Order: sequence, then structure tokens, then C-alpha cells
Amino acid sequence: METSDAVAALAALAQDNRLDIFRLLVQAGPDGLAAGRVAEALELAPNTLTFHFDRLRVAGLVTVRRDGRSMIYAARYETMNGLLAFLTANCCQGVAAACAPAACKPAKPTRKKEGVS
Amino acid sequence: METSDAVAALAALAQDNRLDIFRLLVQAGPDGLAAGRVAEALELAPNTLTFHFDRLRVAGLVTVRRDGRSMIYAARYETMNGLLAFLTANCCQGVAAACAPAACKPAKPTRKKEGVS
DNA sequence: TTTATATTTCAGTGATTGCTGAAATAAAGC
DNA sequence: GCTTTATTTCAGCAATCACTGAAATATAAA
Repeated sequence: METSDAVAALAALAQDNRLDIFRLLVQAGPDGLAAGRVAEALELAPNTLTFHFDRLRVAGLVTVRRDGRSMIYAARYETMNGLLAFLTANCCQGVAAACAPAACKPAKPTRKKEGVS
Repeated sequence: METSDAVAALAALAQDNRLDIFRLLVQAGPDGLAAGRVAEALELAPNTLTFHFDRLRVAGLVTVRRDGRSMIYAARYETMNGLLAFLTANCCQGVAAACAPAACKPAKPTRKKEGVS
């Protein structure tokens, strides 16, 4: 991942509502969530939400697809993994071996282990 | 790490120059680097640098100490670890086991393995 | 004390951010 | 076609951002 991409992803996540949105989409899994569902879950105005979705999308953190009259947004785990790898590499220069690479995968609905605090 | 702290750290790193500054401090190790050294390395005006250092410091990503007439800034690995842990947890909800926690340690000058890409 | 060095503080500026309300667009149902 | 639902686009606004240049502060050297 390029530095500019990392900065874009960081900027996209560096806002309360957007971080909440992304977190919600991660929880929702690969199927994603309709914009309206996110709006009511986080109590955000639909146009405000569009604004934030757009930032996340441009940063490569979410994808969109239309389903009827709903727009379904889903988290792009790949980009999040790239960001984590970038930060890990840039934070552990010289002792890379000490930093286990963090992997980001969609939530498996069948797995019901401990909630991640 | 609280969500608000994570947002603060993300915002602090979500800027080209600040990310470069932090990266330089990480490379410099626990002893840190004088503000002037950072200024000449990144070709930034000293007052601009103070502005950015302040943001990093408020976000808990760097520490400062005075040495003579120099201000020595050093990376706070602990906060970076907290951020990585937060992001990993928030990106891997439900499959936490799949995400090895990333650790961030100061560079050991004696260790000279492969450069982290 | 005077001078030089290192950094910060202050005032000002154009650009960007996050939000609101109104209007526009898109798809579905009648 | 009209109406409803779902989302986006647009205009505008206060707040914040990243930067510059000038002045102030703090330490060290002469």
C-alpha cells in the first residue's frame, strides 16, 4: 500500500461517525448493509451519510451496489488489511519479525466466540 | 483504547507530513530526534513542525523533552500498539482469533535484518 | 550583557470539513 | 401516469486545517 493510500484510509477512518459506520459494516459482514439501515442504526441524516460513505468509498474502504431502490454498502477488508500492514511496517521498522501481521477477515456468522472487548 | 482516542490517533496520522514525522521518529528509536533534525530531514518550516508535533503529542503518539535548547521528540510505541489493537479488534469482530495482535517496539540498532518492504 | 541558536507563539489566510435543508434522481407499487 | 420510498445532489455555513511570516521565548556561547 502506498503512503498516499494509507493517508487516505486513515483520514477516512479519523472521524467518529465514519469509524462507527465502518465498524457497523464490518460487523454486518460481506453482504453489507443498506444505507437506510445504517442511517437508522447510527441516527444520521441520509445526506450526511452519503457524504461519509463517499469518503469511505474513495478511500477504498467500502463498496456499493444497488439492490432495488436501496444502496448496499459493504466493508472492503482488503483495504483495512493493507492499512494495518502499512502501519505495522511503519511502526516496527527494523524489528519486523516482532510484529505479527494482522489479518482482517469478514465475520463468520457460525463462529460465536468471545466478543472482542 | 477508547474510540475517541483511536479517532484522535487516526486523525494525527492522517496527514502526509505528520505520517512522515512519526515514521522518522519510529526509525530514530526511543532516544528520539531534535525538532531541528526532523525539520531539515523533511524540509519543513520550524513553526509548521511545531504545529504538527503538537497534534501528535496531544494524540499521545509522541513525547517531548528539552535537551539544552533542543526539543527532543520521540515516538510513543505504546499508543501506536493501542491503535493497531483497536483497529484489529474493530476490523475483525467475531473472528478475533484470526487476527494476530500487532506489536510495536522500538527499533533495535543491533538487529539488522531485512528492511520491512 | 550581548549575540547566536533552537523552538514556540501569534495573527492571518485559503482550503477543507461536517453538517443542514431543499431539491433532484431512481426504483417500486398502485 | 401518480405516489411512495430510498438515496443522492446541491447550496450554504460555521468550524477546523495546514501553512506562512513576524515576533517572542528559552538556552547556550562569547
